[in-house]
Amino acid sequence: MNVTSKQIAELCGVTRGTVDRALNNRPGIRPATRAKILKVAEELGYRPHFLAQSLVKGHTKTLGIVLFDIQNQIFSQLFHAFEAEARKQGYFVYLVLSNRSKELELEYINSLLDRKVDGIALLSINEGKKFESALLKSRTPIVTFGNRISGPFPYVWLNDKQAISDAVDHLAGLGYRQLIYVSLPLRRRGEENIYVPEQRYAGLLEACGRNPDLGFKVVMSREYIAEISALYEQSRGKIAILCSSDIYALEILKWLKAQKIRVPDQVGLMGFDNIDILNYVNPALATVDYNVNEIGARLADTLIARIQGRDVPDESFIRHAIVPGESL
Amino acid sequence: MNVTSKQIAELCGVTRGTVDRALNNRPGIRPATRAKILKVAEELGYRPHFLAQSLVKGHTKTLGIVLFDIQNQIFSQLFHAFEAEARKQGYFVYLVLSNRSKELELEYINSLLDRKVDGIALLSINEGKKFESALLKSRTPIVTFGNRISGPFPYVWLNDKQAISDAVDHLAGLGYRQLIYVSLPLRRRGEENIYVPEQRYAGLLEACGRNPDLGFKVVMSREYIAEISALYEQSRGKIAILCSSDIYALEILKWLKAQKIRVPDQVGLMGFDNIDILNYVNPALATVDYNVNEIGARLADTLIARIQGRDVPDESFIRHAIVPGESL
DNA sequence: CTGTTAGCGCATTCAT
DNA sequence: ATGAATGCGCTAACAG
Repeated sequence: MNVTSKQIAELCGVTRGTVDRALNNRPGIRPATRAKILKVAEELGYRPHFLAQSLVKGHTKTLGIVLFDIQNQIFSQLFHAFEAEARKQGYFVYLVLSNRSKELELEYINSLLDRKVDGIALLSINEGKKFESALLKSRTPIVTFGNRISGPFPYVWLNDKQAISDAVDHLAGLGYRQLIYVSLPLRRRGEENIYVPEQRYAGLLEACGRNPDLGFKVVMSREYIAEISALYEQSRGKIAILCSSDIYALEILKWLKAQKIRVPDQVGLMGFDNIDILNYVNPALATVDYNVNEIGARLADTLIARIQGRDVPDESFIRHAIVPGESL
Repeated sequence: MNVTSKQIAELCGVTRGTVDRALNNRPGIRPATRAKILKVAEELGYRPHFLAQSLVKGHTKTLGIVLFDIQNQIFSQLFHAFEAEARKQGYFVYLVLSNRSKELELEYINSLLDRKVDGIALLSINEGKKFESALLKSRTPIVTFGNRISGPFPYVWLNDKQAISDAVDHLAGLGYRQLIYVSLPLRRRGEENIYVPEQRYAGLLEACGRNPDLGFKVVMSREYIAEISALYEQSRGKIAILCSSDIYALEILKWLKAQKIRVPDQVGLMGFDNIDILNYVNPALATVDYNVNEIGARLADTLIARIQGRDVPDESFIRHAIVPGESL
């Protein structure tokens, strides 16, 4: 086993109380004895026992963050930023990945709670009253992002509704009169937390209401390529395809290329997220950009503020911007 | 605070010893009392205090894994697989990212050690005797992957040397007579652990020795595009560019397209890793594939085996295979 | 079968 | 300025 404070005490001929005073430089100790103890501790490579220390102190200086996916570059980047900010403020981070499984997510949240993290940043698949009250019961500070839950949990993200709305306005301004909106299926409403796609959909409806000249169709099935294909066949005039994620846009672009349909000559294409991969794609994809690093950092900062009992805003939106690209 | 075993004891009119027997179903307890205690514990939503439990048991059922990057899809996938296997075997996982910083890596390893993880999977930037002896001193089981360190630490990865060697043979077999090999700079040798690129380079040399008809140049500078451009200008005959990572190949492909140099008509291009992004790239990139999920799973399995005191092989190589693609 | 006791390593209050 | 004692929550060995 490792060297303990008790051993140091014996070696120095004092008691553990005195050793503790030296190690945590608290008052009530002669400089000479402190120096001696510190020296011995240094030589022995003493490190306080984290578990014992946390047990008595009641906190772990550790944050948990639950994501459902890290393959998506947006999330890995967000995690990076979150972690960097947390570390800057002296916190260690536990990352867990739910893989979009409600059961797994619950299991992981419990694991984090068991490990007595001081706070949790949560992108949840779960939702609903019982879920929220379970979170509340833990008495652990929680900040949400992405999917919102309706409890008194602070929220840090971008304004999705406004962002899609802006994208539609951009398309309309470019002269497009027909729009296909491609999104994650919303049919799991009630089964799974789909706050983000709902917000984006709401933004679409709002903007299309403002632009009556712009006809629109919505594609939300898993076979969206086939649906788009059908819509494209029966369409007259130039259409724009707006995707709620760059990932969809890339798949569609691949299909368009295979069909020898030219972008943007024959079809306009726009994504969302501005992920790094876009650097390797021709033509440059129009998309919606936002500073995901800022989201990550602010998320950590907000969570730590809550842990320390400071007041934080209920919601905090990061700015977004349209990236014109060459695909429109 | 949360409900403790002491409270359950009082509520049931027994002592903590008895409660412990019921909770951990140990022998020496009447079925009736056990049932009662279990019922009360259930009702109160009792969860054992992880820190206290670990403190006395001496283990945490937790693994640590240190990576330098998770943006790279290879690593995020590896992490996924590692985590899944660990969870299957009852272990929780702490992930830390060193960002290729030796200091950060050391700090994180110490954080993991402080938190008393039962074992660590390590992709290290650090190397050398003092580093290894520090790891050894911790007495915590460690398994390495990717960058190897020379101590008695088991290694799970693919055979990089053989893989590049096979790739070169493939190129030679296709009739190429000129090769440019693009790799991470090796000049940091001695400063940083660069085991993987060194192995791949060794494979290149070996295979080129076997194929004397194949002339080759090596590009390792950060401005590899400029260098390749120069080499391309002064070349006669068709050249193949072999990259030690798909990432480089994608950058080069982007540049080739911009220069209107046709692939594979004018230049052959080959990557390494077979990352998912390749699905979105034309022409389909030739590359070297290996099952990274298998590496992750075997890594976890090997680490857990070591923790449990079982014997594990010193090194364990995952199979690789050439993916022909359309870029050659 | 169940109660008692001790101890994991550390922090902290009260004596001295 | 230092020592002694108590407790965090749990496990385990020993009594009875």
